[in-house]
Amino acid sequence: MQTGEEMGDQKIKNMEEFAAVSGISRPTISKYFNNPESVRASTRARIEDALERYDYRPNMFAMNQNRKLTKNIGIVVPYMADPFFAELARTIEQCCIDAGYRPTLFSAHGQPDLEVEILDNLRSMKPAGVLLAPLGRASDRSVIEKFCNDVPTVLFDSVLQDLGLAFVGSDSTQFARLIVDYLCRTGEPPCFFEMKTPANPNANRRKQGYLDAMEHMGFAPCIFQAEGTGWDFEEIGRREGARALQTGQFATNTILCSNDRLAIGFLTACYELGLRVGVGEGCQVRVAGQDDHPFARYTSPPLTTIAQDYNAISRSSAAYLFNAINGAETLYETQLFEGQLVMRSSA
Amino acid sequence: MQTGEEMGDQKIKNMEEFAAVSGISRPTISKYFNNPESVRASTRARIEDALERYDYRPNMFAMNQNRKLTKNIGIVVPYMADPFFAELARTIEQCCIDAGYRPTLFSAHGQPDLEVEILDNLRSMKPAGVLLAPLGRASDRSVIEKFCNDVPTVLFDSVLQDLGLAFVGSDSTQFARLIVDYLCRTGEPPCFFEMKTPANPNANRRKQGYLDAMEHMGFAPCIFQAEGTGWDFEEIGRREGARALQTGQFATNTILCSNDRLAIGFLTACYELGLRVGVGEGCQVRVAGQDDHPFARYTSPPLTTIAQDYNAISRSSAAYLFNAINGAETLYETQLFEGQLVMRSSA
DNA sequence: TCCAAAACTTATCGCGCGTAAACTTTTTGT
DNA sequence: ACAAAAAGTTTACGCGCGATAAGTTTTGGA
Repeated sequence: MQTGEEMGDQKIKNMEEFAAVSGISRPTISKYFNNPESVRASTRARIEDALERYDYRPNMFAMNQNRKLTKNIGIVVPYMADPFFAELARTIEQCCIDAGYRPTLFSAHGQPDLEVEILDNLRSMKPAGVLLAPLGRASDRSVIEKFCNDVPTVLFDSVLQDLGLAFVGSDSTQFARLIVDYLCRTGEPPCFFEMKTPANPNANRRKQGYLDAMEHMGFAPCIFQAEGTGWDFEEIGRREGARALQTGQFATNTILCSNDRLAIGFLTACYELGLRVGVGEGCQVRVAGQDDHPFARYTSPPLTTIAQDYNAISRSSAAYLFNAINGAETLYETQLFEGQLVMRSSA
Repeated sequence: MQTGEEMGDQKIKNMEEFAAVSGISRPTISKYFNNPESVRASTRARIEDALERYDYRPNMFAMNQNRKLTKNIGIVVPYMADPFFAELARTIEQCCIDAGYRPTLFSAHGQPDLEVEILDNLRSMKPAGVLLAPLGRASDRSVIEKFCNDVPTVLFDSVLQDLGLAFVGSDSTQFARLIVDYLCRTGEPPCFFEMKTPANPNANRRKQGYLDAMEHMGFAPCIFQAEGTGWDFEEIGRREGARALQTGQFATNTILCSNDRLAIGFLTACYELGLRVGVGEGCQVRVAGQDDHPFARYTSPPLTTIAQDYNAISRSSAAYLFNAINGAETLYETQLFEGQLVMRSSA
């Protein structure tokens, strides 16, 4: 006898039928699926009992059609092929599930028009809320602004000033101060390696943090700006890093990269030019990054960097959105988490 | 005058109203949205004209409720934080959009129970089809089998024998032959570094390919199996790589890793043990991987590997699914693409 | 024990669109 | 120019569930 899980094996096609076999009225069943806590414990038990015997699931489309507010939540990241965002998305996704929501993942793949299209599609999903890490400078601000007016949206990672309910990210200024301070204390003061036209607005704050920290330490800053656009940061770091090294653009032996992905490319450039990176004897260059990218631990040498607080950012932005959804009237808020120095052997 | 895009600015709330303002009957409008090609060109023009003036979008939920077949397509990968899968997913996503479908992305994040839940949720989405890269050994075969019986599903990357409409992946045996042949011709024959209990069934074929190739070349094989489970391959490669190196498990100076992520960790182990990797003078170890992981280009030294044909796998699996959806009665088919040797400086 | 509040039931409507049938108009090919 | 084919129109129904109102039962506190 392999004809199914249990006795009651006739297919339940709708809530009406499920109400019949479970001995509860349809409106109560409906209430249960909307929020299991909203029905009496004994009723809940009876429903869940029937649920095990008959495995019925309400029709998603019919369910959301008339609901003013769905349980859908959109998670949008600018570039999923960056494990940093994949990891962030994973954590947020889990937060949503734990809170009883249905998250859906989107990636703009670095393309502004795709970001616009995603928001467009998201609209028709009637989401209860959206957690959005925008592309940054490339984003179409007016589109996002309109979207934020229609849908409760919390921005994370990359800020678009005054858009959305809140912004949750890292304290880029503190990041730069922390790593600059460390580098200065342990060797030559760092030069700064960044993109000339960075995708992410955090980059500007990181540069400013670098400048401030250097001034505070009493050193002259030295910045090299890499040419190139797009999201292929490693390649830009490698190509432009090589160019900078070959043309002697760095005043000291220490290079602080604006982010880990640039640093990863920069390390490749160093290798290809035969420069030994690290702090041990025989090493010619020190390299540091920012973010604690998932792969930073596995470069050669492992990359010294400032760790973003993935968990805090994920949880905080999700929590903020849930609060707003549940009616908490809150003012626009910016929440920045501090980074932590991760000392490895590259600097 | 900043009150909107055009004259006709009253909000269109449903297809009825849009039919009115566009001067076309509702059933025809419905047909148009189902498939724009299905209406006369002149009618299409009138609809699209009205579409620009009034920006109406049909209600997604009402739309899919009664449709026998939606335009939804599910894309499921085992581990999104692996850029390899992120890249694969991105390409497939684009294929779906280009073909007029609505793809939705899911990641099992390495967790079998999540994979089951995803398939469960996917069901209620009434997808026209699903492109599934299963977890592999950790997958619940019976669950996936049931799912495949209900929903047109094409498996990719990781095969579950005879499940789904088709399997599209890489020719793991050819991969191993290619790289073993190269390594033998250019230096000492390779030892094989793999996981004892690999997540991905391709791993077994890669090992077999290694054994066959070694026998064919007339060399004695040497295999080290790393302990550890899960999807944190880099860490396993680093930890177990170090253990293997320290206890002298390798008969030659050349190590072929079962995949690039293991190799990336292995390179870190080599660095931490002070072993120089590469082919130049002074190098003590050669290391090679398989997959051409997006980061393989940026390790130090850059990793010699066998490149998977991302584009071919994506396009082919998507194309196969579309064919099946459109009614082509096809037999189960396995399509394997060959890899290409990517020579970099690690071996 | 009794009564009000809370929870459930019954009945009914509507959401926005897919779909089908029967009829009318436009487009083809010769 | 004419008939057949193709496309569009009218009308009508149903999908599965959310939501509400009015009536009935259960619960819990004094």
